Amino acid sequence: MNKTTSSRIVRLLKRAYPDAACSLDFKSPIQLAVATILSAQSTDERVNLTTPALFRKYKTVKDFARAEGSELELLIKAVGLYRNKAKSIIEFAKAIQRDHKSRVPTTLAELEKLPGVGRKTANVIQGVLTGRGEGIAVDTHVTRLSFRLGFTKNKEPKKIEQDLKKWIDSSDWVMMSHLLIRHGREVCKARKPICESCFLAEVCPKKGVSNTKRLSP
DNA sequence: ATCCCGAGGG
DNA sequence: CCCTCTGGAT
Repeated sequence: MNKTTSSRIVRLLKRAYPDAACSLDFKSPIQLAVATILSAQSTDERVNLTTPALFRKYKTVKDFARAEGSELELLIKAVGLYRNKAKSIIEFAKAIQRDHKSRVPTTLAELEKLPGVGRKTANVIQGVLTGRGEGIAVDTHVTRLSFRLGFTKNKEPKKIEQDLKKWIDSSDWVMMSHLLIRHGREVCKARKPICESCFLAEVCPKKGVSNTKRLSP
């Protein structure tokens, strides 16, 4: 990778997806946080089908903190990993109530300390809430595209994030995640990437490689 | 069978 | 490092 190529990739992605943004539905910080926790190993689409009923029943941090586990599990069952997620959400809300006056914190360090919140989730919440990311959220799409486009040769999310930061302007960190995720869902898919109609093909080292097993890290 | 905006525990 | 948790779509 080099600065010229990375700038070009960012420019092309922005041109293709000028409206790229977090695709989770939310109206408050706690809703964003809960939706992001639910999105683990699930699709944003499925999360968005699940959250309306959930947010109708639980509105505030305190509502989630005093939620009944079994009741919460039932409401989020369709997103998968529901027992872990229900427990995470309740413990997450309790910690915010205890340590942050029932307000979702907006720094990466504070978010990462909360139960159920790892590096990726913390980056999403921090970036979307503030508009300026302290880091870059590395999910399965960002991992795959970073590898295919030549931003990284590492497979550890932490190292991938560092590699991306080297080439992307910090003002683009939040946008970059959304751009890569969007492109990953629509074109550079895990199984059958549509290289024939990809506007990044000219700068992509992996273009046209049909064996998708070798494309994924 | 594989994948989806992962985290926690061993 | 590895494993488990989980359901729905493809």
